Amino acid sequence: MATQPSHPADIAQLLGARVVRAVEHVLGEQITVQEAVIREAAPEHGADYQSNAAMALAKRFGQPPRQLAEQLVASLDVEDLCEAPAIAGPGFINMRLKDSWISERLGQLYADPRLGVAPTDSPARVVVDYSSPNVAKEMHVGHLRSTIIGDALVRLLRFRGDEVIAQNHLGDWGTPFGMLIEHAVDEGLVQATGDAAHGDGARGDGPRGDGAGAAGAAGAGAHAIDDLNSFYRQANSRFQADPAFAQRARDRVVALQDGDAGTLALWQTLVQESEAHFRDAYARLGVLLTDADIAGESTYQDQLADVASELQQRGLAVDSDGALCVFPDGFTGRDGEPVPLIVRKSDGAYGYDTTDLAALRHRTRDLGATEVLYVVGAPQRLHLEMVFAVAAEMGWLGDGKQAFHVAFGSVLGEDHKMLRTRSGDPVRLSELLAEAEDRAAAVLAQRGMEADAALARAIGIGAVKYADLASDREKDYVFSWERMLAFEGNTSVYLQYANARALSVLRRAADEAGVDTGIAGGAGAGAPAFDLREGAERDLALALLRLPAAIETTLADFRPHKLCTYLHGLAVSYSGFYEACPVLGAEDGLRQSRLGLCELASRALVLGLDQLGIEAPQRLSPPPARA
RNA sequence: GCCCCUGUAGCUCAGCGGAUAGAGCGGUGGACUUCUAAUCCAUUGGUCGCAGGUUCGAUUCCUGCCGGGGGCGCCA
Repeated sequence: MATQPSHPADIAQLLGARVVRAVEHVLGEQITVQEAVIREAAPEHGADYQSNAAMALAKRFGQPPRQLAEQLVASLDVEDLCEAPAIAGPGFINMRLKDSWISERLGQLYADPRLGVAPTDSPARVVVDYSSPNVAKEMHVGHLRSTIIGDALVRLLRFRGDEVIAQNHLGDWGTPFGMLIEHAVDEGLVQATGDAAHGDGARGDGPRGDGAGAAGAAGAGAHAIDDLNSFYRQANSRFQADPAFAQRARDRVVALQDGDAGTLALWQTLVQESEAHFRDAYARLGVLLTDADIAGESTYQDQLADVASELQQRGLAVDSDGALCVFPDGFTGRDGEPVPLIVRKSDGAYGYDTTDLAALRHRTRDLGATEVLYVVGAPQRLHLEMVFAVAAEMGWLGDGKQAFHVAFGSVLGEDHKMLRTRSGDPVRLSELLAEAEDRAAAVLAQRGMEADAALARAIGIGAVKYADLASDREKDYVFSWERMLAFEGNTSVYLQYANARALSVLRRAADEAGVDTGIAGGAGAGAPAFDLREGAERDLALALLRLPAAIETTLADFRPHKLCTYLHGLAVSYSGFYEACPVLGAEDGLRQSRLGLCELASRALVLGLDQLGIEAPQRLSPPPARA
């Protein structure tokens, strides 16, 4: 079936296969491509790739490594790809790709809308659980990372060819809704329909992000509450201070969980109000999530009892202090005691442990997911591992179905503490994004660009997203406007600028030559003969050929910063090329080649940024005055 | 107490078991008659927390300690 591979394999794979063959020839031993240890070489060694296989194999076969390296080189068939391989140091095999080969590959990329990134030949059905804000709370920085990282992963997975089911696991159920509903009723924001029942009880209330005292959001239709922060706080302080109110709130929780129609209607109002708020935030962020992706905690309510009984039937769930618990193996807590997942609390209510189990069961059993990604903060690691462990015992995972916690660290202020406002509240997402746009607009104005809201948005939102994606997700990251909006360094603005410069060259070329330059958008247009006479041209070309590998390693462990690092390197290569290689003034053939490089660089940057959910504006500066 | 994450240049961060550990910022010195100088070039700056171990080779893997963050039964 692979007669005409429209998407050539990764270079390292290609070279690895050759080394494997050489090893087989010399040692009569079948090694894997991994064991060929192909690495990108540092430029000062005069090589593009190196194989470090000889040292390890020498050990295994009791031969001097250099001697083995020489034998391997002697039977290494890479003439079509590389110059003659060289041996260095203890036995590194250095390989430098032939310019002619690079040029040829570049031609293939040029004709390929995917720039060499092959779609997977075994698409998976992947559920991605991300964003997951809380109903009746305004979104804040705590939700930023999950939303941004999750969105990037969804884009990357879809581009790779997987079937992605986004799941926005809203925190739309639980104890706080009693007080929120009662407060809304008292404020006349919603119309009380039904009386609350009595009793007490609690429900899971569960977001993914940290739920620490955020903004409240409620209000009915036209009476939308504008400051939902204080709404939530008011409700909460009344709950603390006013026993009568607290009792009504508790009753309301029971009514809610019992499915009281009037209470549900009030709850529904709160949910809808919040969803409108989320929609705004997602639109502003340019995130793919839609209402269709919403599957909040409430959607699993009617499955919880069934989950509990299924766990009991398997003998996993046992009574402990009146609560129904599962104690998965290998999890011990404070006093060496096993840590439970609480399936049903002693008061009979279900919490988020059960909700998460139900959600996971639904995802693999009903949605048919083979992979479930949880883009959830690192503090929930233990919880999720326990959920996964129980799910595995129940057969909801395993046998080709797996879950993965895409954990991420916190957003810190420049004081290295959790990012907060002066008053100690979490920073509201809406304010943060507004500031991003304002600062971007200021920067643009400084550069003589006319005020353009769309452009400011592309720059500002892009900067926020890129800053979040560019460092290893597992670590906390320090939020700094100054750094993220800088024009130098590993920032989105730098990448956007590199692209804008490339497009500017292409635009001029098109202007000068009418339309027959064969570039600028040229899907399907014939590739030029790439001329790599300058080192900067070769560097750029090589960087372009490495895009598929960058995307692959990014998805291997779901770390978008790897794609960022690659893109930054690509932009640096382009800048070097731009500096060293005049395009428009070059003689004909060379000019075509360089225009082709500009086009490929732009396409690669745009494609990469698009996978990250970041826009790539056509221009970032006013057209230069022309003499 | 136990578990997880983390500690790389003054600051913010990359670094896939391999060759003199890399960027950006900052400092210093250069480059705009020429395709966007929001750029580029040069230079300064690191006992990769500490101590052991495995290995031909360790910033990378293992163990212990130290520092920072987080988690550990009816909140989510």
